[in-house]
Amino acid sequence: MGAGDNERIWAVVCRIPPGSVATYGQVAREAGLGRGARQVGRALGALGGREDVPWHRVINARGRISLPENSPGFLRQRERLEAEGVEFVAGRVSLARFGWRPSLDELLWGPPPGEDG
DNA sequence: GTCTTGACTAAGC
DNA sequence: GGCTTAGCCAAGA
Repeated sequence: MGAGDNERIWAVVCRIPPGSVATYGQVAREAGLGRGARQVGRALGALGGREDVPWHRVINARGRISLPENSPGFLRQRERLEAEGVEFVAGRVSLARFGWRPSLDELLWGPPPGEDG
């Protein structure tokens, strides 16, 4: 393991389409970490607030933002999500409506062309 | 090397 | 929907 895992996590987060959200566990599984849900959160924190990665599309399995309400990241994440069309109900997001569908995404956007091109 | 903490998750009440 | 317990992995002191 190493810093390379973080880049792998960010790569998965970048795969999350706008208007959708993914859970830490889902990102961890996509990144090949499996139970590394915690590592995902750590990787997002390692960003330091960069806009290079859409970290705001990552929430916990309860559909809630793990960040504290008084944290600037909380407001930023929620605001960015709403800007993409994600609706917040009682401070929660309906994963059934805005939950990321990697498989479904291929059906809607088509099959991935591959890393080579 | 061990103990504690943390942007987590699942199950039970 | 909210709280508690158990499991998991990684970083920091």
